Parts: sequence; structure tokens; C-alpha cells
Amino acid sequence: MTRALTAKGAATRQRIVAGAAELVRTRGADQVGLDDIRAATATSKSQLFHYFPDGRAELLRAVAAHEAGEVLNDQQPFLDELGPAGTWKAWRDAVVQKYQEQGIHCPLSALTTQLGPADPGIRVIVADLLETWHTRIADGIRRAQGEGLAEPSLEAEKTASSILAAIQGGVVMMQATGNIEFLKVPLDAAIADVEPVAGA
Amino acid sequence: MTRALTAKGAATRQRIVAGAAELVRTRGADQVGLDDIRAATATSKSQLFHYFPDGRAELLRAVAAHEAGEVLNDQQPFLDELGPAGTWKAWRDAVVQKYQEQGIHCPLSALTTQLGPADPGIRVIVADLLETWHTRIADGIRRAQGEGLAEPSLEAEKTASSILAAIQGGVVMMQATGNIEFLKVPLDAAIADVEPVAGA
DNA sequence: ATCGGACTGGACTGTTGAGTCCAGGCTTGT
DNA sequence: ACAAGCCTGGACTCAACAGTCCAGTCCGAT
Repeated sequence: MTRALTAKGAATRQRIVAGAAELVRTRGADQVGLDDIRAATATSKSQLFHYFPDGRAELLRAVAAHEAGEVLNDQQPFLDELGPAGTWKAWRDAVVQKYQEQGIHCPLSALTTQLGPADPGIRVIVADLLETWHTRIADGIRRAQGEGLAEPSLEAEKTASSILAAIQGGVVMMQATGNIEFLKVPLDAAIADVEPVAGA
Repeated sequence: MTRALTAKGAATRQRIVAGAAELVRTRGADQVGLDDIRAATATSKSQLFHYFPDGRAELLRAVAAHEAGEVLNDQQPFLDELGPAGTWKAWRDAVVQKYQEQGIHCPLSALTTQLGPADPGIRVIVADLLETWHTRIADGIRRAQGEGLAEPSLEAEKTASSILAAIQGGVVMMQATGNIEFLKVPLDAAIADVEPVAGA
């Protein structure tokens, strides 16, 4: 990374990334040009290239990293608690509500499918996110097992994969159909083994 | 649609769509220009606009429709059989193998996430596909119930949603991580209620 | 055979958008 | 105070690419 970054510079850089992320989220990566970002963040072309010498590609990688961080940040409090009865339901509700608010706009699928294939760097960021996310869920499952709230025979890693896939798949289907049930139903089914509370 | 289409014309049009679909699948929609399609299909600019007067957008809609048809075509034989013991496993294996071969390239997620947000016409195509797919799976679940191979209390529609979400989510995660286990495991878990055979 | 219309080739236009450049303003350490 | 160098503005270049245009060729019906 570039060293020598004053407080002002860091703030500007941050403003650019946040603004660009917002645009990418709502419009899709290929619908966002440097001029759009420039306008939305009250910056100039030279600033964009000052902070991201490799241009658009580097900026989008920063956006991906930013969005990946946000995904975990949003869920952090819930993920840490996962285990005891009720915590899974609370987390589920938070996830559902989040995507309901965002509507069509998913920071991840936008980046994965749009830029992932073309940019290995972004794929790595997404893969890291998924791995971390997966680990947190698996940890929660083990805690549930420790408290006798889930079958000891349950394989934490595999169950975590199912839960995570239910979310990813549910979001994809929700984006295409506009129906949030396609997220709720699979997610409820996936967590049924650790939180036997059906949500209608 | 354009009327008056001779056999030759129809063949050319078909060649364009198939060639464009191939490119979109492998490179991603935003990485495919009309000139690429022109070169790959041995056609000229004027032919593209002759068959798709609305240009790139119309051509991509045709590609989306084509790909959606392919997804169902590939699975048609398996979907029709779903119900009896062993049919779910066979279908699962076909799906897994298909995506293993395709690797990163999923015709659907490419179109949904890349073009869906910008083009409502494409979202409709994808939504229709998902609905049809969902219905076929639900039908299979009801047949399994009819033969006493699945719990009568199982809600076919909801279970079908879970299975479909497992596929969609599994594919997304596989694309990001390159690990096909993220498709196999959730899908096996999702069909466990109708085909209690674990695949490792 | 010949006329209308489907079909094709390829040059041309106009725009969009990434990346460059340089001149000047502002911060920071000494 | 005063350099060194971080920071900013905005005009400029250049390539890529969607879409246009027209001069044709080929096919089918009469």
C-alpha cells in the first residue's frame, strides 16, 4: 500500500471507497464509471488516481474489501452470540431484515458475479469472507452442541455450509423474483437442526 | 418479433445467439462486445442489427432466454423422473457434474447479477425459469409422497424452495471458492428429506 | 426473367469513459 | 520561515465500442 497518508488523505480515500461502494451496490459495477464516482464523492480524476494508482481495478478491489467488511460488521454482534436457544432466530431475523431493506442490492453477488471472473483479486476477497463467515457459523453450531441444544452427531462444518448456501441461494432467488420467501424458507429449514423453531 | 425469416436466416440468427451465449458464459456479459460476437459467429455488424434491431440489449435478452432453456433442457430427463428412490440422487449427480464441468461459468448467475438489475426483461426470464424449476421439483416431492417415500407432512413447495436455494447458493459459493463441496454438501442436506442417502 | 425483399459486408460516426499530465494549493516537520 | 512532498483541479488523449449507412448479393414467388 501507499505509505505517507495524512489524516486528510485517509479521509478522502475513505470517502471515495464508501461513495463508490454505494454506487456499485445500487447500480451494479458495470454501470459505475470513474466520472460517476468523481461526481458522487466531490473529488477529481487526479484524486482517484492518486489514491488508486492502478485505476478503476484497484478502486473496485478496495470497494470489494470494504463491502466484505460491512457484511461481517453488520452481523458481528449476532454471530458472536450464536449457540444458545433463540440466538439463531435473532440472527436469521437480522439477516432477513437486512436483505429486505437492501432489496435487489446485494454487495456480494454484485461483486462476485460481475467482477470475480475477471479479477482474481476480488475472488480472493469474497472467498475469504465466505470462509470467515462459515467459520463463525460452525463455531456457533459447536457452542450449541456444547450446551446440548444440538445433536452431537451433527457435523458443524457441513451444517454451516448448508446454512450459508441457503442464505446465498435465497438472496439470488429473491433478487430474481422479488419474493423474500425464497430467502426465509430455505434459511429456516437450514437452521432447523440447531434452532427447532419454525418461522412462517 | 420479426416475421419473414427464411430457413437460412433462422439458422444465422440461431448461430448468433448460440455463439453469443458461449461468450457470455465464459467471459461474463460485460466482457463481450458486438465485435467479439461478430468474430466468433462469422457474421457482420449489419447482420447483428438485422436480426436484433434493438441492438445489444435485445441480443442479450435472446441469449438469456436461450440459456434459461438450456438449463431446463439439461435436466429435463431427470426432472421428469423425480419421485422414486434413487431418482433424487441421480439428479443430484447430474447437477453436480454439470457445474463441475462448467467450473466458474454459470449461465444464470452471470445474467441475473450482471444484466438483471439493468434490464427488467431479463429478470422476468430468470424468474420464469426459477418458477418452472421450482414447480418441477415440487411435483417430484409430491410423487415421492404419493409413493410413501417422503413424509406426508412435508410441505412440497417449501422443500422445493430449500432444494433450489441450496443449488443456487452452492453454485455461488463454488464460484467464489472453487470448492465444489460447497455445492454437494448443501444439496445433499436439502434432499435428505426425500432421498435419505448421504453422499460423501 | 425479373422483381421485391430478405440477407450480407464493411466502412463510417459519435460517444463514452479510462487513464495522463501539469500547474498550483495545502500540511507537516524542522 | 520554508522546503518537501502530499493533495487537488481540470483539461487533454486515446481506444473501445454501440449503432448507422449504403452498396451490394442471394432467394423465392410470379
